[in-house]
Amino acid sequence: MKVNELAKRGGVTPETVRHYARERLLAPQRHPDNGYQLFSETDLERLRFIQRARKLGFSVAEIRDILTHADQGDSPCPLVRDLLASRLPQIRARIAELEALAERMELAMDSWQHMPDGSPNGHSVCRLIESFPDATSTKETP
Amino acid sequence: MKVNELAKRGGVTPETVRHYARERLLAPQRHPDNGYQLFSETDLERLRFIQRARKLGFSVAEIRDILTHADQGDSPCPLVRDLLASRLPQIRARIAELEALAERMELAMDSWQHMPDGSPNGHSVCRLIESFPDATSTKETP
DNA sequence: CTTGACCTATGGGTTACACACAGGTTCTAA
DNA sequence: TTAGAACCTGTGTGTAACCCATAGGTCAAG
Repeated sequence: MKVNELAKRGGVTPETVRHYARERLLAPQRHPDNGYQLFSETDLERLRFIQRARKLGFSVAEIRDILTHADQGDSPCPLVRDLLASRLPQIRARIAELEALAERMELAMDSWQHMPDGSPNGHSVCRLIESFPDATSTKETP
Repeated sequence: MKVNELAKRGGVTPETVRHYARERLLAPQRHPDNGYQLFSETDLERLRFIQRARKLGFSVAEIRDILTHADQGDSPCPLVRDLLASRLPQIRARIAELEALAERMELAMDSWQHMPDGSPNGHSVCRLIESFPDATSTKETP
């Protein structure tokens, strides 16, 4: 099957399929006459695998590693587990960051209800943001 | 003051300062002899404003708009409020996404405790990921 | 006067694609 | 049979917010 068909069956755009092929996550055969990429059912399974892995938070580069391992007959499972174990805390941290952000935003919206807009002068660009807690000291716990 | 000093006082890297200057969030004077960028105390306040706005989730381009408004004497507050109001639901959605991702990851880690690694064959690249719910149908509710 | 710390501008890298382009191929309907 | 649609190819560009490397100019101190 060609790019478009694989894309439709896999639920992605043709561009995404081409991208994966360029990145060597998929290695389609080539039609000898016209150079078209020809994908097999196995490639479809592979694409679905990629989708699942992406949904689990793996990067394209990581998935390439996993697939390369598997293609060489090694079990990639330990690698997969390690990647997942190291990624999870990062996700948690990102969630905490975003929740703090959302909280700041809501706090801002609330407190700005009761403030005048205030045209800016040399010292106050926009009171709404200026009235906010200081942003310095962000990376104090490395 | 020069780039390094502003960066230190503002708690960012010199590269970040240069980046903001390139993006015209900061408009330092130039030393007539050597072309060095010369920042004032007002620029430091401006940098701190930028930091706070970044922490509130504004993009660099948005902050440029806000500052441009302010520089022209217009109150940017309505703009700020609009941006915030439209950004907040996006943040919430992103949080939900990441929480779902974390949940999938934990679910995977848990269920993989009881599974063999499984060397790959033609049909199973890595049982760990293959055993996972299907990834198709992601954008069904536009 | 030389070192070392600073400055400049420019260009490339990061992520996971999306999009545009120019040109070749295949399918379909008139 | 042929025109046009619909597909294919590779290549290059853009996205966000910086980080890093490079080559070369500037400056204060010893």
